[in-house]
Amino acid sequence: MSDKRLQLITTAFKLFYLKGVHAVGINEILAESGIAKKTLYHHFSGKEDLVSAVLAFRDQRFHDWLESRFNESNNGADKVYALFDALDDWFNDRVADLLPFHGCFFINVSAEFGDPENPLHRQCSRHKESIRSLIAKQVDMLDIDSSDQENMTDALCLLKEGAITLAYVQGDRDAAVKAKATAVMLLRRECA
Amino acid sequence: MSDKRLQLITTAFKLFYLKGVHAVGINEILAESGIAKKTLYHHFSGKEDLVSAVLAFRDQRFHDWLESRFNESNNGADKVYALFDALDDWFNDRVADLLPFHGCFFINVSAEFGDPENPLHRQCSRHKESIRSLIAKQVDMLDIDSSDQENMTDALCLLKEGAITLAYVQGDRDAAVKAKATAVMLLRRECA
DNA sequence: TACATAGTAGACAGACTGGTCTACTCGTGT
DNA sequence: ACACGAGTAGACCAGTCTGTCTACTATGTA
Repeated sequence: MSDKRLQLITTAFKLFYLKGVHAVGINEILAESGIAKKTLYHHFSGKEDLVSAVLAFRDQRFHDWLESRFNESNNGADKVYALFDALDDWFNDRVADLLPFHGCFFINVSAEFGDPENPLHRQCSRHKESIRSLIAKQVDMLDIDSSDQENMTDALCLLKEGAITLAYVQGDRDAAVKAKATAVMLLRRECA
Repeated sequence: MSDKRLQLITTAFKLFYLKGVHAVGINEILAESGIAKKTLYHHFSGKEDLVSAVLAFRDQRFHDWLESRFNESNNGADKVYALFDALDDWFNDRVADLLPFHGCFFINVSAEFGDPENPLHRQCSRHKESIRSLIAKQVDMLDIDSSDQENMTDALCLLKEGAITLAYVQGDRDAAVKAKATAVMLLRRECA
């Protein structure tokens, strides 16, 4: 990947994440990155193409980060708790790679491109699906009925999304702790 | 409230909810409603003022709807299930008052006005707080330890927000059913 | 040497933005 | 009889938006 291309993506992400896609113009990204307009249109066919590249970039970053957090954790229920501990670090700005917490970029972009058929909206949906798969892998390793595994994954995803929303809209930095407490109750029930 | 003023608010809401605030210009709202620009600026000091009025309008509509759903339901655990049954109706477009489901308007607006200090963002936060209070009232009536009531309210709010996000970003129309299943497990635990 | 590639700087086009303004109409209350 | 508030229609302003274009530079490779 070209140096300039990457620089455009990271700068665009920073601004989009902070202010929203529609609120940030091409020119602002160019001014901030110090890159010429022609170069941008050399690498991307238009703004939408750039947004798509930014989504792909963030998708990878986020996925890699969460996967590494799972890999670092002990087997068993700790794999599940690792999810909420990771979220807690994210919400409280202890993860440099993800930039200061400003909600979930994919939820935010979905809100701006509301039509479910919109390619950008669909890209956000695929990201959520890929994170769900990652969580499902951890649940598969738990000692619970395989018929309950699907339900457990659903519950964890619901708690995760709920925590992100509470943390962002209401500014509740303890949202991950609360979600973890609920997950603990669910797991105790399953393993009892 | 003036006739024209209300008409502007409902038209603006319809467009904002469908396409996002930034994606809809003043002129589009005027064309759609057939109202003159001067009239808009007679009733509102600017676009932001209109957005604020639209938020207040939706806040009331949503609150009243949910409250009536709670009032219609039986006492006890049914009060809690009523929340998820209501969400299920909303997600599947069985609530004419709320317009076809397009996510939570307040989450969407928060995403567009990301700065937590922004007055519109704060207004969204207050809406979530008011809905939480409504839910807390139902939880207070449950037969569980008062020390656990706070936690139960937190859990229900997490599941609610998670369901809305899943339903919107991923288009999962069964999100409310999944959230309800999780809530059932939590309640059984508490009342066991 | 010759040429393609990736880059800079920035003028420019055309459409659209929120918002102001003038000139006018109509109905109501005093 | 008349003033006033609410409304219409739409021209207009200054600024911003995405995207195109010209003219030029540096670099690496055949």
